[in-house]
Formats: sequence, C-alpha cells, structure tokens
Amino acid sequence: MLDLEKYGVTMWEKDKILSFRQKLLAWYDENKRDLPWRRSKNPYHIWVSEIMLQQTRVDTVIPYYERFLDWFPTVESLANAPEERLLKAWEGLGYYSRVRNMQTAAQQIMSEFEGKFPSTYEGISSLKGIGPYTAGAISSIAFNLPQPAVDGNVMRVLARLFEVNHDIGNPSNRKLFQAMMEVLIDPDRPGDFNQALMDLGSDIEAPVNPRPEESPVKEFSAAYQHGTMDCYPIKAPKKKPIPIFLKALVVQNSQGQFLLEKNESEKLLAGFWHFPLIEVDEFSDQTQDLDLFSQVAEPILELGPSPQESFEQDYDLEVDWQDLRFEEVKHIFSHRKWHIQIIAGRVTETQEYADREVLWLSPEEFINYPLAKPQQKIWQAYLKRSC
DNA sequence: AATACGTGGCC
DNA sequence: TGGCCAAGTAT
Repeated sequence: MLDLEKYGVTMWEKDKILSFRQKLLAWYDENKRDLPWRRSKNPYHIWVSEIMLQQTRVDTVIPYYERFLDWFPTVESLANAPEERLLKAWEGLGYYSRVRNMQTAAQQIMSEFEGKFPSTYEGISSLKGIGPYTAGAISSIAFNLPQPAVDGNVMRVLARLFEVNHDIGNPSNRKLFQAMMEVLIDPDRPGDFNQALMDLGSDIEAPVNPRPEESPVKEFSAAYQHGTMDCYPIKAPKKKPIPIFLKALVVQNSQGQFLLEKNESEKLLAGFWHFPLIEVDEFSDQTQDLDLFSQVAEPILELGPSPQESFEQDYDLEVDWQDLRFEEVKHIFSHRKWHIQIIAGRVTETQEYADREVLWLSPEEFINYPLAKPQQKIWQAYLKRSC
C-alpha cells in the first residue's frame, strides 16, 4: 500500500470516513442526475457509456449513446460491425481509437469470455481500451465491486478535500488518488460512491466557477476550511497545439463527383475519408500567387513542384485548376492546429490506377462515409465560395 | 515519463 | 480570440 504521508496527505480517522460516506451518498440519493446509462445495470451499456464519457461531456455523449446501442445492441453485434459503420457511429465524438479498441475488446469478449462480459476486475482490465479508471467504473457500477474509479473529477475533489500538493495532470500522481480512494470508498455502495464524487466534481466542484459553499461535504474539505479552494487542484498548463499548414485539393470530375481518399494511417483520424491533403511549410501570399499562376509567373527562386503538380502525379490525374480563393479552414486538435487552404479544380483526364484507396463521391453520398470535422469544414467552406 | 489522440463549450 | 476544460488510454 502506498504511503499517503510521503505525499503529505494525512488520511482521516475511521469515524470521519464513515461520516463522509454517509453525507456524500445522502446528497447523491437526492441529487443524482437521471442519465440514460444509469437506468441500466447491463455491463455492456455501462461500458459503452464509460468509453464515450472519456474526455467528453455528458451532453455530447447522450445522443451518441442512444444511437450506438441502437446500431450495436449486443457485444456480438459490435464485434462483427464493419469498420465504416463503427467510425460512422463515433463520427464527431473524437478520440476514435476508443471505438476501434471497443471492437477489439468485443472480439476479446466473444473469444476469451464466451460472449459474456467479464465480471472480475482482472477480466475487465484485460480488455483493450479499458484502463484503471474505466475498469474501476465498470467493476463498481455494473458488478458492485469495491474498486475506485479515479477520473479528473475525483482527483479535483480529493485535491481540495485534502489540499493535495501534487499535479493532477501528471499521470504518475494518479496512484496517490487511487490509494486515497481505496480507503475512502464505501464498500457497500462502491458504484454510487464513485459516481457521487464524479457528479459533485462535474457541477458544484467544477474546475471553473465552482460553488464550494453548496458542497454537501464542505465541512470535510481542508481547502474550504482554510480558504485555499482557489489553490486546488494543482495542474500544470497545457502545451499549445503546433501549427500545421495544409492544402486541401477539392477536385471534381465531369459527373460532379469529388475525389475522396481513405486515411490509411493508424494515427490521426485513422480510417476516415478526406479530401486529399498536402502539407506545406507555411502559407504566404507569394507562394499562393505562384501556385495559382504558376504558368505565367517566373519564380525567382527554384521552388519544388507545387502542391497541384505533386497531386496530379501522385493520383494520376490531369486537373484544370480554378482560380478561386476560399476562406482558410482552421481546426484545432488537442496537439495540432491545422491551417488549411482549399484549392479547387476539375479533372480533365483520369487514369484507372491510383496507388491509394480513393473514391469519387457525389455530395449526397458523403453522409454514407465517415468524415471527420476538418473535412466537413472544408466542404462547407468550398460550398460557401461556390454559391 | 511524456506525448499522441478530437471536439465543442465557455469566458 | 485564445486558452482552458471534459467520466483516459496506449505507447
């Protein structure tokens, strides 16, 4: 067992712990939110909700949750779902490896657990995409096992209760909060205890504009008692997303279909369809002019092939590039900020062969394919200029 | 241990 | 607007 004192945390006496549990659960019984997944004890439902809720707001999740269970009502249906359908179910939610990992886990359940959701912490933890938080949440909520579920809410609430002087953003400090929860958790109602702390942390003890005087456990809170609520939790600022500059090629053929390409990378937006993208060092009005009028301009410097030229080579196409300017599309990921310039054109000649997975799609067909946000923004910006 | 991985809402 | 934040996990 981790020594809390070494982290400067003094745990409460047994009586205070019992009294805290009572106070918190009484508050939860009166104030818990009525959420779709709280009406079910089906571990599959709990699992879906917990994965969706990772780094994602409740209001965002609710419609996705309902539709997901409609499309994939059982573990088996999820295990057998085609990739396009899987990504379409998650389109717009973000962190798409979540749903890929879920399918892998569903296949694990079919092959290693005879199609029945594992009912032990060990078994649950063995599933792809389930880390310590989610394993604790499913164990406690669906199986009534006394396992802590330490998420950002719980760490924030605990940091204020005990004036924890450790960065909650540092993953290595999670074990401290885990150890505290192992002592605090109510073994009779572990699922409710975990959820009560999360509910408290997401509203009354929110990271911004908290209302600490409304907390049912303010008498237990060292930070509240000492007037140091503003100091907790400790959290280092995040790094700024790195700017990336891209040209998006929006190219249509004589039948009004547009060229889309599948992202075969296993990293950012894996498996999604997108307009062909070419990364450039940066934008400048000068390079933009050279791009648009490369036929007539006489560049002073020897530049490499233009994005248009590279594109025509890579995709075996000949394109009549249009002299149109579009609004720059911006999209911020957690770690990158994309700046996208749109270049439009019409193909004059196409080859059968292309060394990529590409598709010519009419706009009406777009909805049948998973398209992430940046591509939707590109399409909107393209339409705006074309109208 | 530090970084990659989405998106939308709020101020 | 830019920065912060949200029921984390994999590598």
